[in-house]
Amino acid sequence: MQDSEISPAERRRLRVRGAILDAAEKVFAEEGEAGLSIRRIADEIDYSPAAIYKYFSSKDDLVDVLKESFFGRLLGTVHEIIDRREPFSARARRCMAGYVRIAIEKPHHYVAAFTGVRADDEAPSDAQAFDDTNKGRAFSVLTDMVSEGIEGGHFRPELDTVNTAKSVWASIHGLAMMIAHLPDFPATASMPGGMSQAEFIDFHADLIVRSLEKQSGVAA
Amino acid sequence: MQDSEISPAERRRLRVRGAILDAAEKVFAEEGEAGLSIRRIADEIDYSPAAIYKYFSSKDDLVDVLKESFFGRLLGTVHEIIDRREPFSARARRCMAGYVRIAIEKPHHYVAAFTGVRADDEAPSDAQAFDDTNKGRAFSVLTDMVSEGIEGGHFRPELDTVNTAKSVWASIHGLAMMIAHLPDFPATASMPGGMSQAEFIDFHADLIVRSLEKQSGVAA
DNA sequence: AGGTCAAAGTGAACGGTGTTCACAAAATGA
DNA sequence: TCATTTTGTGAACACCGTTCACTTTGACCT
Repeated sequence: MQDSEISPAERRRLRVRGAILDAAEKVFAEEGEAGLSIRRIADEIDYSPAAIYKYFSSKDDLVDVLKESFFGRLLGTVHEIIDRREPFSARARRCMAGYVRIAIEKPHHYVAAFTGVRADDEAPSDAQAFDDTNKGRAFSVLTDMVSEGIEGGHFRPELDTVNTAKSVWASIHGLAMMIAHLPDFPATASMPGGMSQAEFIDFHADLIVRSLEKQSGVAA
Repeated sequence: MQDSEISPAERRRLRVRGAILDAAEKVFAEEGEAGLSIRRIADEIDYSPAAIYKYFSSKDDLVDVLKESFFGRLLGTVHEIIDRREPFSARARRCMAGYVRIAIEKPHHYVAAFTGVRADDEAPSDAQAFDDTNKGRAFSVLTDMVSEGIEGGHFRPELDTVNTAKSVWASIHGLAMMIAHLPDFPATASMPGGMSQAEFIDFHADLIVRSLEKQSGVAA
């Protein structure tokens, strides 16, 4: 185990692998999974289609790498926002709005990260596997935020942390998906009382935190 | 225009068309758009693949019919719920929860109804085209509900109707998509403070209406 | 240096897809 | 009965992901 520096062979391999990923990323960002084909990547990097299988075991495998790395970037950005020193309420809103802003910067990535996950692999090892995903980690920062809000007295104390976090995640996810699928979603800018897309995102985030915040006398 | 009754030729045509759609529907519900192929439909109804093109101009055309008719059924169910005579607050919650219940009964349909809409057709005639869609109509019942809530004094009066409706739609849509993509989404049932999927849907709907309801003194 | 051996890269093929087109069969209308 | 339109077909085209036997390459060891 003395070879901590990488050999030229490995470097070359990593370079080719990187070229494949770069080409794939470029096509994927513009045209989504539909427009991405092994043969097209091969063309773009001047290799034969079969060569790609020396680096990735399948197209799904390759695309999974793209998705994970995208979610990693999204996670990083949300972390940046949430670590800022700011009043909790503003931070919560900014965190949610930031999530959908990053998400819709690469609509194809965001959508693909959620589609095509259905019913495969082994079932039992769910919890642990999910936490090791960037998606899982992104969810856990949300959980932390909700937890902070409850313990800090900003949110209603009777709320269950993890269920609330999941509900919030669903609401945010919904807006991101809407915009990803219908690129001009709110489409309200030129109407009476119209909003730009950015304004609408803030509006949505505001409604979400409002649903969690304490209110004076609503004793059930 | 005296031929209001249909000729046997047309009836035969409709019967074949129906058989195609039935076969497609069956496969689509079980395996989604991925498992559906023209050749497979052709096999199932004992026709040649090319024959299908005498009834539908493309696979997308065929699938669009499936999607629209699914959204029609969804729309019908939501209408049923919303027309019930019930206190507004309960009706609003039930309407939202009903939407996601129907949506996740056919996850493939619901997901497909939103994916693959990006950037085609002519751009200008947006508004009118959308209103003629079952998706558009489903949105308009939501708008009506929000409008009723505001005018009835249940919701905060400063809320803008259409933006609020869109935000609510996004939140509901988000939960539906989550469950459609991650079939055991809340996955909370066996945890402390766990909820079944049905309970979670109600919880989510409750949070959404709470974000709209009047609260005593939150003067900005 | 020469020889060995694993890795990298290739071309051709397999089975699959949506779609088209010239053609045959059948139903329609006169 | 004949002409015309509609319905159905089989073969092909161009693409797809993937595999496999094969050659080329490059690194390592004597």
